[in-house]
Order: sequence, then C-alpha cells, then structure tokens
Amino acid sequence: MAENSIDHPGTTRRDRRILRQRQDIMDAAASLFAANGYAATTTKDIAAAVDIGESTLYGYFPGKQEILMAIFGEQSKQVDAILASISSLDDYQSYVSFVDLLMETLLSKVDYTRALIGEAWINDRVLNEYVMTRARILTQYLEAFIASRIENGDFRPVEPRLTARIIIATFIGALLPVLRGVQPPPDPLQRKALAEAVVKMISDGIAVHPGRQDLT
Amino acid sequence: MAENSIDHPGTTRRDRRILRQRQDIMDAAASLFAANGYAATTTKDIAAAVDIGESTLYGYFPGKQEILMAIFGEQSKQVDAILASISSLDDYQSYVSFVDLLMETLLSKVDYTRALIGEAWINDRVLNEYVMTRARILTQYLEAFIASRIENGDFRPVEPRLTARIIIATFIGALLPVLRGVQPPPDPLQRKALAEAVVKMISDGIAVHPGRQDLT
Amino acid sequence: MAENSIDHPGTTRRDRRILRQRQDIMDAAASLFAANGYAATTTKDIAAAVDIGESTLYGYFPGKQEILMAIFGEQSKQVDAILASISSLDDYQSYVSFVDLLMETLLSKVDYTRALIGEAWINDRVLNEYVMTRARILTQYLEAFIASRIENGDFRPVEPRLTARIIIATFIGALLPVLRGVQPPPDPLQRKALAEAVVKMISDGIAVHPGRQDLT
Amino acid sequence: MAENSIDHPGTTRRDRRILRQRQDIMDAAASLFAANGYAATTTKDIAAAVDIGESTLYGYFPGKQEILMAIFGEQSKQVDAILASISSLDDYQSYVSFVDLLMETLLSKVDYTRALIGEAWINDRVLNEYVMTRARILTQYLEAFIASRIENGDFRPVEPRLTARIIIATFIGALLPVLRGVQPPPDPLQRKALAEAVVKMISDGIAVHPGRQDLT
DNA sequence: CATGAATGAGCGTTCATTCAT
DNA sequence: AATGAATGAACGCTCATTCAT
Repeated sequence: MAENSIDHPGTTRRDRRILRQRQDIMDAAASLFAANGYAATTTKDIAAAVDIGESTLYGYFPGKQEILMAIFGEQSKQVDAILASISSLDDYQSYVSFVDLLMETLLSKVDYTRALIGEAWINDRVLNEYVMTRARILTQYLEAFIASRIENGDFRPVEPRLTARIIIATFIGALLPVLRGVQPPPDPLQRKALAEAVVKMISDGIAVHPGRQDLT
Repeated sequence: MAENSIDHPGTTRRDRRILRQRQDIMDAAASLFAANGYAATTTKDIAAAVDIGESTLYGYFPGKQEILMAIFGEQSKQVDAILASISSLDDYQSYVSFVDLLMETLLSKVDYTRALIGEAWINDRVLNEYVMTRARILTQYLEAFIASRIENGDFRPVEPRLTARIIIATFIGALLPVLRGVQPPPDPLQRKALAEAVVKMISDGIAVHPGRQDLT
Repeated sequence: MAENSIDHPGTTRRDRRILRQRQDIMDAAASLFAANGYAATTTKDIAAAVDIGESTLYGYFPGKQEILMAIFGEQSKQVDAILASISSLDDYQSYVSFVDLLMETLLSKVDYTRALIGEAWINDRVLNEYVMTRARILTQYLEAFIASRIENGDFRPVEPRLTARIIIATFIGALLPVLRGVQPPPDPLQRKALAEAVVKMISDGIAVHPGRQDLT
Repeated sequence: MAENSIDHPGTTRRDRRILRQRQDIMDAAASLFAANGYAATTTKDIAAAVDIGESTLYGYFPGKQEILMAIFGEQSKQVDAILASISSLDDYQSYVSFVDLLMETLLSKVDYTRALIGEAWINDRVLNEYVMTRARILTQYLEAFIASRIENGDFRPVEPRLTARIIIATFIGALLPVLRGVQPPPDPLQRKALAEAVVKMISDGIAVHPGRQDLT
C-alpha cells in the first residue's frame, strides 16, 4: 500500500493528518483572533471551535502565542511569494494583475490578515517583523518607480516618497473595510475593477482637466 | 465665596475636581489602551498610571468597560463638531482646511483615536456606533459631491460610490502610520501639505497626461 | 489613640495585622510542606488551611515559591542567631547549653525545619544556601576544637575532619525522628538529657574501658 | 531451542526481556525520583530517560505510584537479606563487616535509597512499611546487645534505648551526605574506615580519659 | 507489545470588582 | 472620597492516564 500521497510526496498519512489538524487549529484560532483579538481569545475558545480538548492544542503548538505566530508566518510566506514578482512588472496590465493578486492573497485568508493587522496595531515586534518589512519593499519599489517616471517626463514632479506613501495608504485603506467585514469580499470581477481603480487613480487622477484647481 | 467658576457655570469646585480626575483617568487609560489594547490593559495598570488606588477608579467609572466608552464618547464629540461644518465647504481652500482640521483633531488625541480604531477593529458595536456613523456622513457627502461634479462636467464619469470610498481610504490610510507611531506626528506645516496632497491627488492625479496609459 | 504598639514601635495596627497574616500563611504552608512536600502541596491547600481565598495568598506573597523561601529565611535567621554564639563556648555546661538551644530552636518550629530538610534533600540551591552554609560553620568550628584538644593531649589523635563529621551526623541523626514525627518532641528535661548524651558521647564514648576492643 | 535460561529457570526469553525492561524503567525512575522527588518527576521524564513512549510505561507498571513502590520493594529485599545475619554477629570484626556491608548495600543503589528516604520523609505508609520496620530490627537488637554488655560490666550503665537510638542516628547521619551527593561515595577502603570509626566511636568515645569532664 | 494522540482534572496565577474602613 | 484587602471566575498550561491503531 502506498504510504505517500501524490500531493505530498515523502509524507505519510499520519504526517498529513497532523498537518491537517494544525491547519484546522490555525484556521479556527485565526477566526477567533480576527473577531475578538488575540488577548480576548482563550485557548478554551479555540479548542471548542476545533471541537477538541483544550489540552490537545498543546500537542500541536507549544502555546497560544505560537499559534498566533504560526498564523502570521504562513500568511507572510504567501505575501512574500507575491512580492518576489514585483521587479518584473512592466506594463499597465501587469500592474493591475499585481495589485489584484496581492488583494486576492490578503483576502483569501481574511481572518489571517485581519488577525495580523489587529495584533500589529498594538505589538511593535509583530508590526516590524510581519508588516513593515513587507510594506518597505512596496514603498521602496514605488518610490524608485515614481522617480524614474518623473525623470521620463511621464509624471509631474511630485515628491516620490510622499506619493508612494499615499498610494500604499490608498491600497491599505481600500482593503480595510473588507478585512473588517464592513464590506463583503469582492468577487473576482469587482476585485479587478478595484485594482484598476487604484492603478488608474495613481496614473490618471479623477479630474478631467488636471492642473486646473477644479474643486473651487 | 464664589462656588461657581466662570468657565463652568453651575459647577462647584468639587464637581470640577471630579471632572479633572475623570479626565486624568481617561487620558492614562487611553494611553494604555492605545499601546497595549483594551483586553491587555489591567485596571491595576490604569490606577498605577494615575497614581491612585485601584478601587478608586470605581468612584469615577462603573467599570473598565465604561472608561473605554467615555474615551470614545469624548473623541466622537470633537469629530462631530467638525463634521457639522461639512455642508458649508465650497472652494479648494475650504476643502484643504477641512481635511487639515479633521487630521488635527484626530491627531491631537492620538491615544484616543488609536484606542478607538484598535477596539473598532474587533468590536462591532464600537465600529458602528463610533466609526461607521461618522464615516457614512463623509461617504455620503463625497458621493453627492462627486456626482454633482460629474454632472457639471468637471469630473470624468467615474463611479461616485467607489471613488468616495477610495478617497476616504486614502485619508485613513495616510493617518494610520502616524496613529500607529510609525511616523512622527506632522507639525502644522507638514499637516497642511499632507491635506493638500490628499485633496490634490483626488482632483489631479499625478499623471501629466491623463487618459494616456502611461504605466507601460 | 496610640497608633503604635509597645511591642513593635514604629508599626501601625495595619502593619501588624499584615505581618500576622503572613505568619499564619507561613505556618499553614510550612505544616503542609512538611507533611506532604513542597511539590505535592497546592496553593489551594494552603489557602484552605488559612481559611482565605486562594487569590488572597498573592496579596501576601508573590507566589508559592516565595512562601517556601520566606519560611526558610525565617528559620535560618533564628539558627544564625544561635550559631553566632559558637565562638564564646568554653566549658562543658556551655556546650550542653549550646546543643540544647540549637535543638530547641530546630524543634520549636518543627514544620519549618522539616520542610527545609525535605526540600534540601532534592534542591541543590536550598541545600547549599540554607543547610550547608550553616553546617560548615559547625564543622569548621568542631574541627578546630578537636584539633586543639588533641594538641592539648585531651583527646586521642583521631582524624579531626572525620570525627567532626560524625559528631554532626550524630546530632542530625538524633533530631530526624523527632522532626519526622516518629518520636514526640522531647520536653525540656528530655531535651537536656539528649544534649548531654550527645556531648558526653563525644567526650567519653560509652565504653567503660576505652582502648580495649570491648565489642568482642 | 531452549526457552529457559539457566539463571531464571521457568522463564521464557520474553519474560526475561520484560523483566529487564522493568529494571531499566525502575533505574531511570529511581534516578529521577532521587534527584527531583517523586511529585516533581513526570511520567514523561521517566519515559524519556528510558527512551520509550510514555504510554509504554503502562505496559510494565499500572501507574507512576507503582514504579515507586517497586523500587522500594526491591531495595528492601536487599536490606532484609543483610539484616537477617544480624543475630550471628559476635566479635569486633563481624560488627565492622556488618556495618560495612549495610553501607555497601545502601550505597550500591544510591538512587534507590535516596528516593526511599525522600519519600519516607513525607509519606507515613512508606516510612512505616519500608523504613521503620527495618530500623526497629536494628534498634531492638542494639538495645538488647547494650543491655547485655552493661550487665556484663563491659559498658557503663547508660540508657540502652537512648544509646541505641544515638548509634543508629550516627550511622544514618553519616550516610546522608553521601546519599545526598554532598560527599562522593567512599571507595571500599574508605567505607571500611568509616565503618570502623562508627563502631569504635560507639565502643571508645574519643576522649583519652573517659569519665573526666574534659570539655572544660 | 509499543505508541502517538487525546483528555479531564487540576495546577499556579491574574484580574475586575466588592467591601469594610 | 479613597483605599487596602479580599475574592470568584477564569486563564494558560501540565500531567497521569486511556485508547485506537
């Protein structure tokens, strides 16, 4: 009898069951962390959500803290995979795809992302290790990109640093309502529309006659 | 002997002392809630920060929960005062001033705002009662404003709802790093520059030749 | 009204109540530690023995460990007071008194001593810090004493080091059954007899004709 | 194929393997009980020390408690074998040999003895069943012996009961530092010297002129 | 026979709140 | 009004033991 599955070669059925159980715990925990915050979530809550004994948790994770970190780690791994492709972007469509993919990833595990943001809001180590390091990659890429466009004459001579920040702010701010559950997660089409809107706003603005102070 | 002060007619010195103490407690609590989150802040921490006995807190607030709510209530009062002026905006400068003032208010009591956002992230009642009601006012005003500009032919025919959301997202996203302490609070000049940048980005975009797909 | 008692000048009634409560906790804990061992004694047991809530303990001690250490500290203080007088011993009676006093002290708080010995049996730090340091004082004094007596020609030329050890062993071994509760604590008269027996055995042996191998 | 060994006739190889495994478990457990105490030793610790699964322990012993008891039982069997020879002692050499042999036995399995003493210190059943029954044999023999020597005129008319106690106390007290690990286990020569010292001290005392109050 | 996984009971400790002073 | 003391409830976590494989 084959001990290894095709999907996970080199792993036994037992290994896979343990991994699945770990996933279940992480999913349940992420859901609770997202909804109530890490501090307000008890190990009892988590165990009940997975329908296992409270002490059974400790066979899969050394402690509550480590469940949180495992959640962050997994989510970061996925985000990093996307960020790795940032330097190969070149045309309008690739930018839209990039933003779209980033959104999809962050939203595919809403609970993971929401839990991470919630904890990063009050925990410096988490903020730096999991959020800022990734945000910096984006910021620095955007700054360089904007600067080169300005040099090319494609963009007006705006402050690259400030502008980059605002663009990321727009992106983050647009995701928050969905992560928070105020808005339903967009379906793929809506997501693409949102991604295009963000990219377009960066390149076009919304004014018909740019340069004119048309808010008068 | 004058029992009433000029500032707070109808209040005795005793009333004012109590109010001052309440303020001290709220300030200390807000600082701790902001830094560590509501759940992770203990009444002992708060009492120690105000340098009073732990049980003394209960002479000023019925419980820990109510301190939090008092903080949110006070902060909301100030925001509401600003939102009230929204319908009288008319020219570019007034928009910049409005955004600038809103920023100033939200940042003048960073701890209050940060505590509010942190709690709203996990508490539906707080989100709806203190955040969404105010956000809706802004959104609805913006939607109407954009729609009328489009009708006027000042703006390209964008989706007013989506665009309003993105604008607010930009505003919120720009504040977050400051509230979170990742960036230092801007001095008045920087703040005004930021307000202008936000307003400008909305009206202008950053592309020199809008309509051209200049990210190629 | 006098705030200070005559017994404890400089302490208020409140201070004294706290100290008394601490004593009660230590006494109850020592009794349980002595009877069941430190590890097998629960904070719940201790609280029940003092008839207070389990969490109340933590108003008097930072933790279970610290109760144990307070017990050891107090007992050591008393023993040290006696050991301080060791260098002023000179005649037979003073030796008997010394041994008698040491016994009295170790037995006056049987539980403290029994708890200490029980813990020292498995905890190196406790053994060294609370037992060995004091045992060494006795050993070294005895060694010097025996050596000088040998030089004087009062004692046969025995090994001072080995002999000192055996004497202390005798003393400790004689106390153990009482500490363990196998024998009832001696009344003062019995205690003095025991003290004399120990001292006598050291100086006389029990054989009528020393030097003769009379166990044949 | 021979199913039975010469050493253990009537036992199969399987039986012997089981017995060997039981021994391994007892040895490892005794070592941990001795070092940390019974209560502070976990079944996990024991299993790890024998390098078997935690639940495998339960194939050899019904529970943690029973491992302890098996340890005590085995050690007692060996001590009993020695005590059986007590009535045949007659001359000085035989006494020294007896004390020497008893020491050797108690020290050959230091962990067993240390674990037993540690548990007897807090457990009445263990104290009575495993320690007192054996101590009583020694005490009673000694009492009778001393009484007869006094009658013979070989010993001064001391209290036989008290004297017997002190002698045993000396013996126990001398072993404790070794069992506790404060002193290294003596090699055979040292052990014999110690045995002689104990026997000599009993018969001789250390004073040159017994009867004289030579501590003045 | 050996074991990984599971768990109820219970551990030491914390905390928001109450209460007597 | 202010507070130290007290506490029930709950927390994160450990452990001896059971059980399916």
